Amino acid sequence: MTVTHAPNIAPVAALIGDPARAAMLMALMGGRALTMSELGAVAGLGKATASAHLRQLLQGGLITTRSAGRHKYVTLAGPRVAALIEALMGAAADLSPAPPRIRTGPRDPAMRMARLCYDHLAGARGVQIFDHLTGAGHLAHTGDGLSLTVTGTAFLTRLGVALPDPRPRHTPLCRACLDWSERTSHLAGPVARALLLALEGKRWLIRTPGTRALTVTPAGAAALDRIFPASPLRSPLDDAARNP
Amino acid sequence: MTVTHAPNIAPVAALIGDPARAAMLMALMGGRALTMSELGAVAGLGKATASAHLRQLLQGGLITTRSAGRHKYVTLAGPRVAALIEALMGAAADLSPAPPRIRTGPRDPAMRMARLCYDHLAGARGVQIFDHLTGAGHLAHTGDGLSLTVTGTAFLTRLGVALPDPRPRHTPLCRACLDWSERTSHLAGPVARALLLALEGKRWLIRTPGTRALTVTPAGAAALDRIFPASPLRSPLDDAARNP
DNA sequence: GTCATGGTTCGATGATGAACGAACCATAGC
DNA sequence: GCTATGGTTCGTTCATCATCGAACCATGAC
Repeated sequence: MTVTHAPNIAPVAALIGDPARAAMLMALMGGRALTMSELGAVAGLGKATASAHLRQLLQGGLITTRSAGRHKYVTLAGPRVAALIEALMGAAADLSPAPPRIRTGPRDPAMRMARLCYDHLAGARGVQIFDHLTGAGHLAHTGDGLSLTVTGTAFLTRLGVALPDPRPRHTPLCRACLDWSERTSHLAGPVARALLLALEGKRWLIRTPGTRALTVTPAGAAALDRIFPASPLRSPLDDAARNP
Repeated sequence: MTVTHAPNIAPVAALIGDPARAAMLMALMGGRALTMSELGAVAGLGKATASAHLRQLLQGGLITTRSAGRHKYVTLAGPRVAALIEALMGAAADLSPAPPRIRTGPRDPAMRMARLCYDHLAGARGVQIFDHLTGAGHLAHTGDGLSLTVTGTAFLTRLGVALPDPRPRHTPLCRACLDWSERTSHLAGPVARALLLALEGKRWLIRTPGTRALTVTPAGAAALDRIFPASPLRSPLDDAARNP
């Protein structure tokens, strides 16, 4: 019996399956556009090889490129690709047996706390925000994804977030992105991007050039805990689990 | 600069990147355990080759095997692997340009309507249920994933769902799984599995041997629409988008 | 104009790994 | 005991593809 028609996952997976290409994609998860030579450097390749890899990623639709002068800037093709990479990171973290047990310096906790996921906030802080928004009814599941409710729109506007134009779009304004370190969803999409920009503008989060990790300033930590407190709604099953 | 420590996604992706292995994994998405020869057949391989591929998948942690007599039964390693495959299907459906445009017979719509995703319900009906549960406050985001609320527990129990023991577990009872055809979340995890069994028990959904597609009986369609109506909560942004 | 630099293209080389046939092992049925 | 069948292991063959050096093109600086 032939298998019923379904998307061809093998080519995409194979594209990510090469260590060099995977390293490049991971580097692009920082959200910044990188030049071809920079990407070749992170993968430890010569120019020729890097160019070949990037051409494949481009043909596969995983990245986009923009030429500026004699430089060529590369970015991930979009949030959906970023979500896929995060999903893979989650699976890989589960499956690979021992290696992640090595202590990896003080930067790793920072990554778990707050980091860039392409163009939005991920990590414990990202999840905290997502949980608060849903718990407070600012975010609702609708037919085609997530959207802000009236109160959510007001809430974020009051916070100083420059919300994108809600006019009809092909891509939803809000999406859920699976957080690989926290194993839950955080907010993604244009709204999440705007939110991140606002938080950076207030100097609550600071981007560091070298890493995807974001540093949470003391003022930021206090503000986030005040503005996005843990949702009062807690599952009774969880409580039952604590005192059985 | 060396990349900050992060999970190694390349090996996992490479494992799925081979067409033969991808075909096997897709076949396993039906949730049933398949024998080695069956898997070899769906991929069109000889015994020797199939065996080699399965050994790799096993070492990679993507599948589990159980020996019964002279047969060896293969299943996906768990829900998290299934979620990864679904994520890949979603991305692949986006990226591959033309191919999915071919009309693919009457079974494809059925797949989009209701299908198995490893051990739970996916497709439009799965999303419908998920949306209703969240909209009605039966499902809440908590620190570590999703959980049933008090009303949710009562709701499902009243429906005849044999809910699993809520005692502390390493894996959450509810998870969100990204639906590749609907592009939104549907419910996954032990609770979703129990729910599917209940719906099958009522003969609202019927499993067909050859496919992952589930047939929704007329009685089932009526019952599902009555019990899991579309959430009354609809995003104001969506409304604004309709009459700008 | 010249020069340096970012990027692409072209072959050639080399290694990885997918595929198969054949021999082998183990279980089930007789 | 014998035989059929499901799976594994072993060598071999063959393609694919990552990698590199070198030549080449284009842009920017001078």
